[in-house]
Amino acid sequence: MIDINFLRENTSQAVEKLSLRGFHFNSKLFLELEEERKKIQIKTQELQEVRNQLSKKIGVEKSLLKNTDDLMREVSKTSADLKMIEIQLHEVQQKINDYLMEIPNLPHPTVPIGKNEADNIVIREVGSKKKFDFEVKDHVDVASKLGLDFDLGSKLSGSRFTLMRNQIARLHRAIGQFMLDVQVNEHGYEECYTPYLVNTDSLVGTGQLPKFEEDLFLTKKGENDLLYLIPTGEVPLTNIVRNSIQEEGDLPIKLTTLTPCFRSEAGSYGKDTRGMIRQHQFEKVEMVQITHPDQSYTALEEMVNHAENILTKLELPYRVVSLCSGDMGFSASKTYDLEVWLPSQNVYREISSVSNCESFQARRMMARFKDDSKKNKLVHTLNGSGLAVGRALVAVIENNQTKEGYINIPSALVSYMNGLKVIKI
RNA sequence: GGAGAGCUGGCCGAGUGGUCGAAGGCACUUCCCUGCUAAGGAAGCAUACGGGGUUAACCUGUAUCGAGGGUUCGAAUCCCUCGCUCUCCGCCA
Repeated sequence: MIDINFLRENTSQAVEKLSLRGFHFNSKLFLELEEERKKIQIKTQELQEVRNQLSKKIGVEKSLLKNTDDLMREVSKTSADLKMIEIQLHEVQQKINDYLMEIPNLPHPTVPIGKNEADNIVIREVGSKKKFDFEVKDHVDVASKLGLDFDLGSKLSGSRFTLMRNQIARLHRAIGQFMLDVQVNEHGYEECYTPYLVNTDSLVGTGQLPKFEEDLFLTKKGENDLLYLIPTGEVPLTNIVRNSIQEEGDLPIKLTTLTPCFRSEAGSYGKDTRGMIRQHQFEKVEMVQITHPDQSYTALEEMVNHAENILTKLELPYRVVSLCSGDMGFSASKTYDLEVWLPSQNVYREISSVSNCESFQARRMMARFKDDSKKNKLVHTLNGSGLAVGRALVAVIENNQTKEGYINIPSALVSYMNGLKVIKI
């Protein structure tokens, strides 16, 4: 949620900045609603004051055994008026709030301006692409013989589900464990185990709700007991600080977790249907930092490095991309994507996304800290993948395939594979 | 799943219809006193949103005692629904 004061005081600037993201901010409607809200709120509070004072007076008079019929009649009338206007106030506040919840974050000044993916800026390319002296296969062709089974995935659950067996399942687990270990042991994140089902408050906090419900899987325990499967570990990790006031000295809070992620992928029909690039269920190591507002952009760069370090250790070529204004997610002020090289398609594919949400999520969550002068201020929240396990598996398979159809295990993973160096049939 | 108890400010805890945003204590902050590993005294000390303001300090209003609804002139206090915690029983990895 954007600061409502910013929208009030810098309306034209807000319109302009939001249009960079392709969002039309209806400032006229907003200002009208605000005007109305203000009028009604002042009136409401006045009536409340009258009611409170008269009621207090009744108490005093009664204790003096005086007759209070006249007073009671008067308050009765005030209360009736109040009831009506309180309903109006709630309505207009609800309208304003509903609208605020749908407005995406403002892009940081350093974000490249653009409409879509094509306008993203490549910051750097790292690592050398392997030369193959045979025709490279994609991960489906390589790994199908080794335990990667899409048919069984769809037999059990439908399209966009995968079953892994044997050394492929082992490799998948190895990658996840390896990544989590690096984030915890080398980069200083606190390891967490989180719920995979979360309530609506949590999803509102990080920005998935109310606008993007169709992207989520919803579970049902009873009539009104709704829980959603997490689309990313960012949701439980970030919501740890929801409705809280941190000590300034405790910042930054650095958290990580390895979780499954569940996404309905509504609206991506026909996209990436082959292989395990786009699944309903995948694993991901998530990094989250809760920082002082002055530190969040330093932390953003740091987190990109933390994600890059994984790719370097896995000896995978990649590039860092700064997402343009039109391609960023709803909650982000600035986002870097890491894209890993996939030789079968001759392209870089997203494997990590690292974002600074500034105070956007913090405001929704009421996540604050006490500063020097004892004032409560909003924290900044950042999140990033470090990394997506499924896509890392794809990259490892494709970049390390051999002529014979084997997979060489990157040395960083050998110990996680119980010493195994090659996966053969 | 069954039975019972509870949920009050950072923490403990009082408060069963009126002057209660809430006694008292602990912790914390500032000051005073003392001079030594501690004690005594004074004041301050929840959050959000309005209004005023030299837009800072501050003054002022409203709301919030697990959440939401209701009764009432008036609700922390009474009623209803829900959530959570604890104890016992059952079941279970």
